[in-house]
Amino acid sequence: MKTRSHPAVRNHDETRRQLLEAGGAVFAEMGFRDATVREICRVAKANIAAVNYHFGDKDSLYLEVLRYAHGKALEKYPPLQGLPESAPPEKKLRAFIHSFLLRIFDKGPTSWHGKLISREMIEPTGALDSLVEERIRPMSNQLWKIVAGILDCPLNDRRVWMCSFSVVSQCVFFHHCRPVVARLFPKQLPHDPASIERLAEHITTFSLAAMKSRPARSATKR
Amino acid sequence: MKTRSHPAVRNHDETRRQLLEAGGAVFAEMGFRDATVREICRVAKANIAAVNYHFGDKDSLYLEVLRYAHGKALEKYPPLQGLPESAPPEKKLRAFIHSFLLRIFDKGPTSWHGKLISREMIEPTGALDSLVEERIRPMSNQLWKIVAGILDCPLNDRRVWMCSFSVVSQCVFFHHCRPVVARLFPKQLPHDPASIERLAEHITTFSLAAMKSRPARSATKR
DNA sequence: TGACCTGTCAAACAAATGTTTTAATTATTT
DNA sequence: AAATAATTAAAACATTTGTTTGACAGGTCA
Repeated sequence: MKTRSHPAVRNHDETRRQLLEAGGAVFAEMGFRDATVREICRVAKANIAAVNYHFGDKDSLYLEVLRYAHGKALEKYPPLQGLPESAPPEKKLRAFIHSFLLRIFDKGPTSWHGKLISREMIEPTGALDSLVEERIRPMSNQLWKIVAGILDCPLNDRRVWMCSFSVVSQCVFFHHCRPVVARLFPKQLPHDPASIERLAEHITTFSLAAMKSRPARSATKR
Repeated sequence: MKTRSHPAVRNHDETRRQLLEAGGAVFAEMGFRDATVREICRVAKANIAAVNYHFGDKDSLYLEVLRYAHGKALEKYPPLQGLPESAPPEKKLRAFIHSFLLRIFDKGPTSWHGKLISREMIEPTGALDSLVEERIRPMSNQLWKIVAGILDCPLNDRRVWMCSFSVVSQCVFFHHCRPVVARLFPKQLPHDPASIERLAEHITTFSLAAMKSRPARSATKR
């Protein structure tokens, strides 16, 4: 089996990649503490010592998994996907909300990306800092512009911040409260594209109605 | 035997209470898995065997801590803030939202109530099942009635579920996203009663405006 | 008082788990 | 082809941690 490039290196990278995939799945499902390297290696079909050999220790593997997941999610859902600059802000808002939900409810190999970030919220590691600056702040700015366009007021108006938060909070709700919602109303959890779109439609109309009512300007600016 | 308020029994209850308090603090700070029985007993100034003696095992202690915390928080901030049953639903909604936020942002000995529940969302333990049924579902039903009153439609209308979720999602947002919000907009995090009340006012008016606009009835009922 | 219950304590136990070690296998180079 | 480096594999190691055990102290009640 003479491979033209570097078989040893190829195996090295392949095992590494499988450990990243398995780590993502197991960390997302079990949490950092409950995820065992034995389980990760079992899923990755690798030896128990593989994690330490390739990543040093469990913590380093976790950091690498976060970067890996972040990269894959960005690749699948680029931040500016399907948002034409010339579109009216109402349409942009609908697209923003819908794509947000699609990311959250995404099935498949990138589905653990959201769960990993959720865990970072509760127990922030150093990775959250760069994650906020690189991924979350750009999206936040994007939403601010849309909301300011709908409210027809300057970006630094307090209502922009307030209403943006109201929109985002509805989007991330199922992100964080899925276990509770699943127990309270099992049938209400969106599961297919149609129900996700219905949910996006509700959040959009709910938020648009609230913003169109032009709430009184708060006393203090930000 | 006939245990009234004799020293032995008093010690029993006292140790038990201290274990609950210590458990709340340690579980909230470290999470269920990372919190060790040894640490809890150290904080409670009790012996290592105390947890097993008084609660059976670590899981049972955790469940009791959750009940204890939620009970204390509800006792301190009742959902309707003493509003009479006859009050208009708009006033009830405002009280519901405000007390919800007060519970979340509460400082002091009951402050870990919020963190505990946040962790349950991300990393559900067996305790979540009973917590949902005993504590959360009643509050959910309460909100449903309020929302149904505002929408002026039957309880099983799909819009009741949808709008209730929109309200709750705004309330729990800072619960879960605090680390991100703290990095994105450090100055926007509510910190005193005045800013909490302003936030409650925004959520209330935002949601009322959305609901008063009477969104079109969805095709399917629940 | 003396049997008896209850709660506390220190020590030990047993299981899980991250990590290391050492040998075997595979690939690359000379 | 032989030597060397790289990767994998199996077992052992060391630590943590929930739990149990058995002794002991304090109080109760016959």
